[in-house]
Amino acid sequence: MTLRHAVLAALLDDELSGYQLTKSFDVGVANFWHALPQQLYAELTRLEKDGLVTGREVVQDTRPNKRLFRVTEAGLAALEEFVADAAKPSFVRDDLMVMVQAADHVDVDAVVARFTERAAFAEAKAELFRAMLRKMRGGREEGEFLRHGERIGPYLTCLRGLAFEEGNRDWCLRGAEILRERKRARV
Amino acid sequence: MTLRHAVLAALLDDELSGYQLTKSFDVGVANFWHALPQQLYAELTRLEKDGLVTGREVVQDTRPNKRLFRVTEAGLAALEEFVADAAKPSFVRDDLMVMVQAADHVDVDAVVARFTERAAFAEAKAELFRAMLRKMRGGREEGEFLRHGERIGPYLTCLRGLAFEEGNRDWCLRGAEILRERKRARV
DNA sequence: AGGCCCATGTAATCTGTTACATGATTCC
DNA sequence: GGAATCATGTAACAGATTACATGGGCCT
Repeated sequence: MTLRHAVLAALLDDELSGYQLTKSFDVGVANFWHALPQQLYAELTRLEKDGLVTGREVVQDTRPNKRLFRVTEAGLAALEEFVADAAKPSFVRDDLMVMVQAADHVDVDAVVARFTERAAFAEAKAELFRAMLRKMRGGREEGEFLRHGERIGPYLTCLRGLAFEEGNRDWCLRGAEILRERKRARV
Repeated sequence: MTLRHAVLAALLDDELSGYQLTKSFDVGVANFWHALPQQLYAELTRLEKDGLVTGREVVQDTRPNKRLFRVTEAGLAALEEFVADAAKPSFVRDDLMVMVQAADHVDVDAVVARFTERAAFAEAKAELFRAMLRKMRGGREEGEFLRHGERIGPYLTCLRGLAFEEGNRDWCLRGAEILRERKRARV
């Protein structure tokens, strides 16, 4: 039941369409939750039925019509209830972890290749987060923004995303280097 | 289809029973994949049916009998195929991220409480990882172990787990501090 | 002419979670 | 005496992924 709350949280700042939501919940961009378009459209329908969001039709001539959603009072109350209970323990689902766990029993070059791909992906996502953070800060210094910025929730989640991806990148580069060195030593 | 490979990877070093697997895939301990007992028992049945693992019955008098599983040649081949393809992008599922995203619109004290809980949990898990790493290293220095240790896959995944939890802890402590300070400033 | 973007879904399947069940032994 | 550990599952439900569907406008 977290997708509901993730959608509500995403709609706090702006009215968004289902399509716009699919963009920010996309794997390559998502900074606080990931979901597929089908999930989001279905969840919006449910949220509206339950009165936690309201949608309004926006007629467009050059583009297909769209529905913009915003959070209702009941929606805000649902978020309030959500933060009142302890968060479930987080966990990472990552194929790469499984591959690395098996690293000594499978083709080393393959694992190095996976490390290298992931390092690049992580750095790309990190750069994206850095840009998002710059944009949210505007001209301000980070300390200043954290103290007095009007909206820091998204900034904090973005900081965590950045640290996570930088951690990923460093781990991948180090892992690849270690495996390569061991291979050289063994030959 | 990653649970299969996670189970195979877990069985690379030792023969394990389903019950032992449930211990290492438990939320509080899992360092490279998480799964519930029911999933594991079901997966073991499927893996055995597909010939990727073999089980042997061990009769115990003081404890219920158990079945110990090990990876077959076909199982190893399945892992080899697995690492040959690009890993799916990783993502984190974390309720706390959703809560923090909404931080400016909900009760601040609740979010601070969630941060504090998580910081403690993260530090506990980090300490657990540190102990696992020490145990794997034996007496050796880390650099030495990484160069010449016989089995470094689990060490590398554990390093990632440690860095992740330390990152979590730091982020939570910082986030809690920021929210507290902002509250003080506003009053 | 072909492909991507906008915009919204349905249907089938796969994966994960919650609830329940059993029963002896060991620890406090 | 009660809780935790060992040891293995079944059944029902919730959540996520894959595949498919539609159709005009814009860009190259």
